[in-house]
Amino acid sequence: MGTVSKALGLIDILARANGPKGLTGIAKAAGFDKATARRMLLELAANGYVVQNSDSRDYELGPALQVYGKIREERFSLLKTVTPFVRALCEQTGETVHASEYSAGMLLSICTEHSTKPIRVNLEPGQKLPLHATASGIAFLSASSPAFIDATLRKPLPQFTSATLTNAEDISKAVREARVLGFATSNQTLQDDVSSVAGAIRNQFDKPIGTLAIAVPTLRMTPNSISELGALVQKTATEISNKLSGRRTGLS
Amino acid sequence: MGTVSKALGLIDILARANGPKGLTGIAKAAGFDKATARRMLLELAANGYVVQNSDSRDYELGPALQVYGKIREERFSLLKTVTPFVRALCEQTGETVHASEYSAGMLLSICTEHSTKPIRVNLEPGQKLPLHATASGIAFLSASSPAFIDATLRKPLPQFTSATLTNAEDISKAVREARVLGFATSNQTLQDDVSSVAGAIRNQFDKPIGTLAIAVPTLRMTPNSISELGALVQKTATEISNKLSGRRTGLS
DNA sequence: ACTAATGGTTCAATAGTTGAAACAAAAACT
DNA sequence: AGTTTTTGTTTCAACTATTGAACCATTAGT
Repeated sequence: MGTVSKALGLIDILARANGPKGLTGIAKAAGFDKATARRMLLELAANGYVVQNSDSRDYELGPALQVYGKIREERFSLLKTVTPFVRALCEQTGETVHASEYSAGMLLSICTEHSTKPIRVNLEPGQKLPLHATASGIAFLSASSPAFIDATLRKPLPQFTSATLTNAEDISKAVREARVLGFATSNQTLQDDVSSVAGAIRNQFDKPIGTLAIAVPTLRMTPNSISELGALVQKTATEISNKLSGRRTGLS
Repeated sequence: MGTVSKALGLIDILARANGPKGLTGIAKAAGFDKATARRMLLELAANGYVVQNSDSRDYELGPALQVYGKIREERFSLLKTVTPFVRALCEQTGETVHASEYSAGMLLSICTEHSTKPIRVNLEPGQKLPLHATASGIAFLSASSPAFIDATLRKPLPQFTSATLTNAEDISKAVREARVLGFATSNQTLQDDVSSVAGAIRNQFDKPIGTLAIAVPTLRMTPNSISELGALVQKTATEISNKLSGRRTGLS
């Protein structure tokens, strides 16, 4: 891993922390030496990606992230488009809903809305979802080219739980099933006690660019709710895809 | 300059370009070798800060910027707070209005709204404003501690135009004047033919954190409009400061 | 089919990175 | 107030990632 990735990892640490963090804490969380962490933080700070409080000397996320994030948002409106749908679907189903965007071999969670039920699935934007071990991933693959699926399944397929599919053939089968159904399901493949249904979001060329998913505590997942929620994500994901393509939809 | 800064510079290049850019173009713009630019871009891409189009092989800003930008926005609401004020002030005055946030010895432009007049000042979010050569900078200094002002004026003070003040004493004087007036003015100190008025935005501890500025083509800047626009930025900057402190204001 | 331009790869020389150690400055004790 | 502990900062020799010229592969243009 190069220096740049290490430095960017510090940003991720600051994002996951809730609030400012001191040098020692950051270095410990990243597994770097204090001196190393500091040099990186100063460089990030010089570019506005991180801000150091002049009193407490703690570090926090910087304004550059907002500036560039906003620019990206204007050019590529997936996040903006998806947010109201995620909110609505969360309200409608009462379950945690999240959208992800494909990036660098993974699905990056870009928008989450949490269930209000006492027991709920919790996940935050920035969470990285592996393609082979999530409903989102299977849904994404089910909308991808055979070449892409092949390439993905040839890479290492790490095991996260006892239910994770790590065999290319098993995953292929799940992908085919998802293609038939129109949505993908997962049962504790990434985390214990979490089940999901997910649909692919496509661009105007019908290529998948991300996913929409509903994540439910497995104890609430019945065959009935799978087909019900599955139909809902599929429908909503299609609506989002249509909106991205500039096509008219039932909703606005 | 370290490797991290160089890589982050590539993000800035992509942000300034309007649309995707190829490897050669990026390397040329950054002044790096192709191999260097590519290795950095791949590393940025692996972290979601950049996305490579699989067909055209062009690079674009990535979703991580949006994700982390959004997180920062929830923790520190200057951008969110300031945006409606910038819009309103632009509409009211018909001139280009922008807000900036202090970061790493400069003011980083975080929000801009352009005049609709045929001749107007153009600047984009991400623009870096030096403290000593902009109305924003003088306004910021006028709200800063003497120690901070001293430290700033001891650093190199580059000359941008023939009107740039590069003498610590001259800048000190401008700062004192701004403190008396309640707003700062600049006349072609950073760019020819651009004049500005600016006021400081303060946090709940009265410390300056950014600025609000109106940028006008010098040909439209009369003594009258200076005092008029100056009074407006000052008033609006105070309103923003109050809102950030949670205090009630006339507007909502 | 040829040329030009762009993306991608390689590798030895180089320059930036690393982390232990020592130091300074705050906090957190007694 | 004095002592200990923690945290931030600086330094520097060993090391390792970075660099860029040269080369290859691929695509776009004529």
